[in-house]
Amino acid sequence: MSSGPTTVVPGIDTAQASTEDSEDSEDSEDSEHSAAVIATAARRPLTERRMARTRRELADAAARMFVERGYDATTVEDIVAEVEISARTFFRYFGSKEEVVASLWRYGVEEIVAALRAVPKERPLQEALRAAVTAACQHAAENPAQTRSFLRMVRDTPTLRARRMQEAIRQQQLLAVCLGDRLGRPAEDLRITLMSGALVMAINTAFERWADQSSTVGDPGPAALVNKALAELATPLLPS
Amino acid sequence: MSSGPTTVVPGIDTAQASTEDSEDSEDSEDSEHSAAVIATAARRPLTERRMARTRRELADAAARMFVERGYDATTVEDIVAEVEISARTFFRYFGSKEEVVASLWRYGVEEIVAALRAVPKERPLQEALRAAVTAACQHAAENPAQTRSFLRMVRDTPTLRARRMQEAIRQQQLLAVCLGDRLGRPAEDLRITLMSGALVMAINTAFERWADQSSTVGDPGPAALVNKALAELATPLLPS
DNA sequence: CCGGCTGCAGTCACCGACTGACAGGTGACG
DNA sequence: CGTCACCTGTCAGTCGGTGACTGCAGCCGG
Repeated sequence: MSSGPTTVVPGIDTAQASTEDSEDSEDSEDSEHSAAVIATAARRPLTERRMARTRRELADAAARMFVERGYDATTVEDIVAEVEISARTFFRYFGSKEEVVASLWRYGVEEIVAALRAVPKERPLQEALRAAVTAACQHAAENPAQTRSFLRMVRDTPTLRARRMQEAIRQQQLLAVCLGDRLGRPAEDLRITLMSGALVMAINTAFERWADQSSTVGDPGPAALVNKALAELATPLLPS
Repeated sequence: MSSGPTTVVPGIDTAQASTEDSEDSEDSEDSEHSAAVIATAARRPLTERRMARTRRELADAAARMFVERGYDATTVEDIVAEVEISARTFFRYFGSKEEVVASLWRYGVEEIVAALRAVPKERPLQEALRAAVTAACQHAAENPAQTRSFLRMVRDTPTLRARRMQEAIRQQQLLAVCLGDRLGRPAEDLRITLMSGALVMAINTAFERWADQSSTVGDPGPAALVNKALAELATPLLPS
């Protein structure tokens, strides 16, 4: 069990150079850290590599220890001891202990939004969603055991559950922009807001249920559950 | 501004003796505190009164200071200094700083669930919901300024927003039981879960939008917005 | 090749939230 | 009135998180 594979949990890891936003300031309060870290990319290649490696090692060690002993039972001190850096430096890479976990989430809604943008606007929404969902669930479907244990840990840790909900708000806003764009309405439109909220909720519900299933045999993967939930949203949720 | 009225924000305050659950153990991790506090009710009237008063004073002072200077800028030390008790005792009344805020929320979904139970099952769901919504929004409609500033503070404080979402899960589960009961399905039914989730989201969205409005003139109250959101849920959120 | 400049990393000191343990005081009740 | 229960304050300690200062490694100009 001490054989060191690579990443324990899905994540971005080193794929951070993709986003080409000139300035990703905006609202969220934790972007400053990752922004400050990746802002210096491209030059100082050696330092850059070392930092990326440290960040990956931290996330990796944290993910493993969190799943093994639990989130609350793992202190920042424990994590940095394993990677042999100081606690102060940990907080230069991650704005908080929670943010390590948040950095490992990028599957789910966020992926769906990305995939949705890739589908041309002319295609029907339902079809575009199905395609996006399938793409976004790929990683979870390929590593079911690891993803499940990770999701269960989040579910059983109040702090992380709260943080996850916070992400859900962000995700909803992202999705609202995307949907508004596609449907030719402002993102603040009440209907767009409710659609986004319902979608995020449905997707998260589906993932939660999938994580609860015992992974015995015929596991259809999370995509099947997500699609089932989406089908429900295609019918009125309340009687008229 | 130093004239001391009673409560600054809605809340349960002293109306805690209503719940007659013999044992409200269950899952939630913060119930232990309030449970321990109200468990000794009915006997020891003098001590009981004093404790209830202290609790009210704490919640009251906290609510006022939170709205005035902000949640993060208000330390527990500040709060207890005003009420002249020790910080340790504060944590005997409230499991955490957040819980003070949580104890002031009880309007909104929680009230709607209660009102929904009061409507006979035979009435159509949509009508029952409208009645419940109207009842639950009463307090907010009567104290719009205070409720707005409170909601805005929650919105602007990441910690509290996260906590609020956590409450939303609880509310969704409550609502799921209620709806499942009314529609003759198990609470774990996917459709029931999604309905509850969508309802909670819609209600919270409506309250959020209401809080964002400037309270200048013709304020129709939160109920109008909630009903508008509910009407949207009566149509399919996704195209089939 | 060297001396600055930039900027990451370590150390120290500190704060705020929260908890366990113990001691003191006051109300409840026989 | 004495005893018990239990609420409360004090103290010490843990953990997450931050600011300030220092040291050191890279990269640059001369």
